[in-house]
Amino acid sequence: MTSDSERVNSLMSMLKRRGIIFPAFSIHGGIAGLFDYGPVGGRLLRKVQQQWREHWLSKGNIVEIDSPTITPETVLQASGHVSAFNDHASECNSCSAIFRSDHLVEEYQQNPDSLSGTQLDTILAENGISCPSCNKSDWAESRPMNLMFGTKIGATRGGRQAYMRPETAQGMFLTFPMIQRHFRNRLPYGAIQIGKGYRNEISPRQGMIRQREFNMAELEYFIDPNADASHDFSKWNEIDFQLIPDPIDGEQKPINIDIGTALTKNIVRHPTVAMFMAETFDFLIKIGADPSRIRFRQHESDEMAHYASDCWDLEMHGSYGWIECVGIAHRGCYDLGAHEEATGTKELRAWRDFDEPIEVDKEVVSAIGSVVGPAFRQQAGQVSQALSELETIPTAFPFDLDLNDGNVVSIDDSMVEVVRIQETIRGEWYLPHVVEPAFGLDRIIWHLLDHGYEMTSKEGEEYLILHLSESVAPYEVVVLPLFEKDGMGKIAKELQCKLLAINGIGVYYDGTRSIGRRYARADEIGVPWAITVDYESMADGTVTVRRRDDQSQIRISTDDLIHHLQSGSLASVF
RNA sequence: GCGGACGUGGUCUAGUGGUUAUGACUGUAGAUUCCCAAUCUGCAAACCCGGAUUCAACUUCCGGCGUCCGCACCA
Repeated sequence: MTSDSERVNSLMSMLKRRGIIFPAFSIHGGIAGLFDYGPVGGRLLRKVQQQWREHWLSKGNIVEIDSPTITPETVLQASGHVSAFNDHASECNSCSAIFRSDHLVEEYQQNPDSLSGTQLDTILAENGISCPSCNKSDWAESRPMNLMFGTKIGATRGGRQAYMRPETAQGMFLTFPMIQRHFRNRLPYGAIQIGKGYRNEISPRQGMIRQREFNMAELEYFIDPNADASHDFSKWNEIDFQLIPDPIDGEQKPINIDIGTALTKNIVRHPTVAMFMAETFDFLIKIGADPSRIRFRQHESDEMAHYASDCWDLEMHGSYGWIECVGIAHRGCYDLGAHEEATGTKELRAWRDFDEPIEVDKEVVSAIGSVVGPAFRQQAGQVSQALSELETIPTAFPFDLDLNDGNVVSIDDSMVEVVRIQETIRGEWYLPHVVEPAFGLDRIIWHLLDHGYEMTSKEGEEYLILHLSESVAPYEVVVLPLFEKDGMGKIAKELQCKLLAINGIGVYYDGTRSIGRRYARADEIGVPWAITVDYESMADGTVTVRRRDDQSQIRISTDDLIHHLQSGSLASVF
């Protein structure tokens, strides 16, 4: 039995040795939290991205966009990231422990997030808050710790403050008007984006799990909160998901339950969230994750971002324990609302028709601009506003009108007229709600590697096999000449070219060293199929096909081989 | 960021104030009709970076960077 840390070390060595993943900039000393995907790993990443993309685009009402990673500060102020990612830290002068300042003062202060550094220091001092670690009360000046990478837009002095995006999601919110036009204003619809996100972690640990620059894939699915959101869950009736619900009272206990029932019992609180949990599960199975090592954990109320009404983490189990790999959050109308408020735009709303049009026939008081204007000058706007908000038509003049700013003005009958309004209101503009599944691709890839990595032995020697699903394996096929002579090498290379012509198939050629060694190399990077050209091939055009997972072999004609690779049915010949 | 351990070919490692710096695996050129890391003969490939001490530093000291563990931070 190998321990988790031995397993991690062995896997990491293999990943470096075989050009899958390695620490970036290593010849310059390396930078923690940054990684390269190598010649083999790059293909793996692309294939996972492509599977993810196709999984969602095949739903029919989801489109893909691509946004800049450099993001102006105002955007991230609106989204809340500037304050959320600008936490202050206080260091204890006595024992050097560091804590988040807002956590320290939260008993004494309502909204510690919004405080400045000096305000936090004052509260710490005035209340004599003591260090949780050593109990002394001797704090150094709090320091901001911004988890976003800052930059400036503009090559010369000045320039506009900007950050590398901490998530791709803002791109979907900001392009919402374009997405809405594309779908002819009919919700629900969604947009996906695959790209890099950046977080300037204080201390990245655990290899690929916490990086400073990482591959994200996010989906924003826009829905009408008033519309029926029910989904058909019958497809998942037979699958029990492992759920760890929010502990209303005390302990969090895992339960196994199918997703439809979980929704009926209100464990999962929204049908669209449930639907995305199930779809996310399907995606991970499709790319080869071990279903028994996937679970969903619901955020506790105090852990949940303030705008989210239900939030589930999908966790995958591996050598680092249970790790969050996907977050599925119901974000309400928080994001669109925040950008609307910051910019005043009206473009972030969707239209919904009422079931029954509302007939309006009423009398209202309306200011006569040519009189009110000269009479009240700069107050005129407020006067008009207050008049239009009157609930009853005044009968006697002059009367006193309360303005919103507290002032009172006198209105006489020359200033107003009573207008009869007759109109039909057919619907309204509203802020769509959004459900967001957010995937950390590097974490998922790590777990595919971890789940698929088999350390076994062959004739007393260690033998490594990477059981990757064919849907993500970096290379589908390797072509091997039994020997590189008597024309076998030439035939094998010709076969490689033929196979490469098949859409979506990656094929490499390996002609060095013994055949067993070449099988071993292919097993180690997870190539599902090894094709060997031997003497018989030269005589009758057949080749042997070896299956990675059980090392069994069959012989078929190259025409059959090509046919099966085209239709993805090679497994059926075994 | 704090404390501890560590840093030698692609990978894993041995070791020393003066060495031609171990060994294994991998890779590679060739031999062997060779289907599961066989064997044989060659070849290539390393002391994290900077400073100090010293006639001489891969080795000692200091600083940096990185890795791992614990705390904290983060998800």
